[in-house]
Formats: sequence, structure tokens, C-alpha cells
Amino acid sequence: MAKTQQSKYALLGALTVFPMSGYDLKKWIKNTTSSFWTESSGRVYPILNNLLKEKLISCNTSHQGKRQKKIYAITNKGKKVLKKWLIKPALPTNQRDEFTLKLFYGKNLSNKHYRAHLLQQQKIFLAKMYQYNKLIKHIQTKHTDLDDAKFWQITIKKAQYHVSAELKWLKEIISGLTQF
Amino acid sequence: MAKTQQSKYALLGALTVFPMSGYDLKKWIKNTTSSFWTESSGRVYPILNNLLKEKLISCNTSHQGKRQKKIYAITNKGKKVLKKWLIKPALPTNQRDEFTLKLFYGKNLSNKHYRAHLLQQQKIFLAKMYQYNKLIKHIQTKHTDLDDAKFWQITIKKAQYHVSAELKWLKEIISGLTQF
DNA sequence: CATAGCATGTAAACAGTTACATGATTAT
DNA sequence: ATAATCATGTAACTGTTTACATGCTATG
Repeated sequence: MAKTQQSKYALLGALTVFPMSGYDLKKWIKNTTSSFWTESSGRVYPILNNLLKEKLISCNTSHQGKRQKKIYAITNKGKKVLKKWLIKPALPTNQRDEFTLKLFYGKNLSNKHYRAHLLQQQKIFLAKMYQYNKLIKHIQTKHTDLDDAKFWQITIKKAQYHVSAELKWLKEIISGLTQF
Repeated sequence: MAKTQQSKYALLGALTVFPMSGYDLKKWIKNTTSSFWTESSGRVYPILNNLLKEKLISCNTSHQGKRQKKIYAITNKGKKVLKKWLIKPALPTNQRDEFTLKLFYGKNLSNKHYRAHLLQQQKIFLAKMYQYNKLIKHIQTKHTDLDDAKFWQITIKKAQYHVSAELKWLKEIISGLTQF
């Protein structure tokens, strides 16, 4: 079974927010959806060209001096195709979490190294917490006009709940470790 | 930068628990670590042969009638290589969650379809909750002897915290949806 | 004038799943 | 008998990242 070209739909989805160039898409996806989605530029450009061939997006090339910028917009056909995909049940996430794998085989780690992993994770998740709080405020003040805003808030809240859960778990496990 | 062949280390880790065949490994990984790790048989067998060539594992072929079974055990060299990997900071997880992506672009979904996604997710996570409760009891009663057991409990607890967070979030979002 | 960021793209390498091939054994 | 599961493995396909190539533009 083909893996339904998730990247293709991720790009179409982003273009329902506003028209963007390949470069914009890459950056925008990173800035707003990095908690649950990433794209590499190595894929973005070829996929945009495919979408253009399929007439799911249109392209408007703007010239600023000698530099060209291709702004893509989603077409009606593109919206239909996207909606058809959106209503399908989501595929389960690929579960491959190196951090948890390392803890699972923690028998083979010294107490010191095991603890170091937990503290590192705590640092990372505290930073995430800070980022999500910033992001949610940013949307509240900057994008109250967009239809998208309330859907974004819902997914950020989800991320926040998971970050809280991770931090709660970390605190509990770290405090339970025997000192050495 | 090479992606450190995560599968290789996942197999080495599993072989620190007890010697297993390729078939066993595939099944064991699915049964015990599916919340954060999966392996496909298409990878398991070639990787085992590589590990054998590198002398990180040894092989003992047993014959039961005409069927052969290759039981692999981790060598001292293998343990060293594994430990070296285990102490390195874990790579961040690839974030690609189709469910969240679909909700994020929920503007393009009807209230009905949006709700359907949430209810489906609730079903999936209730089932997960049940599985983890079962798993944690199974380890408590069957594997109290193993050094591994307490490390496994820690990762299952983590999974439980995240499942609880997801369910809490789902409940809140579902009850906040406007009826139609 | 160097460097960071804008902008598009390609090629190579790697990762990973799926489907298939082969055949044995166990349960119904 | 036949279906399910045990058991090992290969080949084809898809997906994805990384590194590179190219050149422009704004900032200190």
C-alpha cells in the first residue's frame, strides 16, 4: 500500500492558509507545525512541481530585481483533493523514539548516564513548554482574524498537555532515582 | 551524517534481555516496545547478518526436525558497542503525526468529520490505556526477577501519562465542540 | 566585503515498508 | 485437508534527509 504521500497533503494544507513559495512553506511549516510535522527542502520543491503538473496548485512568479520567487496558491481542484484526504482516518504515527528506547534498555546504563538522559529531556521539554506558551500568545494576538486560528489553538493545547505529562513523569522518575 | 542505524541498536538492546531468533525479535519488539519502537522483518534479518559479520552477536543454530532456528546472542564486543551508543544523547523524534496535521487544517473539514476524527482517536487511546494497564501487570507478575523490569515499568508509565494527557485533551475538545 | 539569509533545485545515500518466495509445523 | 503460524530471507518500491550547487540581496 502506498504511503499516501503525506508531504503532498501537508503542503496543500499549508497553502489553504495563504499562498506561499517553496522557501516560505519550508520555513512556515517549521515555525508553526514543528511539534507534529516537519518537511525538508529536498522534498518541497519536487512536490510543488508535481502538484503544479496535477493542477492542484497554481504558480505566480514575481521578480524582485534579478531574484525570482514562485508563489503557489491552491486551486479548487487542489482543495477538493485535500478535503478528500482530510476526511480519511489518520494513519497511526510511526513510533520510533530513541530516547525511550535508551531508557528501556537502561539496565545497560550507569545510574549517572541514565540520570543524564532524564535531565537532558527535562531541559528540552521545559524549552518546548516555553515555546508553546509563546506560540499560543502569538496566535491569540496576531491571528484572531484567521479562520484557522481556533484549529491551531486546539493542536497547540494538545502539545502542551503532552509536554506537561512528560515533565510530570520526568520529575517523578528523577526524584525516585537513588542518589549515588 | 549517517542516521546511526537505530534498528541495529534496537536489536542489540533486545538481545541483552535474552538470546532470540530474528522471528522472536520481531515479535518481542512488537509485543513489548510497540508504544515507542517498531521493526519490520524486512530489516531484522539483513541487520542480524551484518551484526554477525561485525561479531557483535553470535549465532547458535538449533534444529527441530527439519526446521532450523538461528538463536542470536549478544557478544561482549556487542555490549560495548551498545553501551557506547546508549550513553549518547538521544536524537529528537521525527515528528510526523498525520492525526494532528489533519486537525491543524481542520478549517477545511466539516464539523461532522472533525468530530469523527476526535472520536476515533478517543477509541484508539482508550484501547492503548487498556493495553498498558495489562502490560504493566504482566511485567509485575511475570518478570519481577529480571533486572530489566524496573526500566520497563518506567517507560510504560511514561506511555500511560501521555495516553492520559491525550484522553484529557480529547474530552475537553469534544465537549467544547458546538453541536449541530 | 564578508556573512547571513533568501531562493530554487538536484543527487546520493539511507531508511523503512510491503509483498513475495519458500517451506515446516501445529491446530482445527 | 486447510489454515494459521513458525521461520528466514529477498526485491521492489517509497519516502526522507543530507549535502551540495548556484546565485541574489540585505546588513553590519
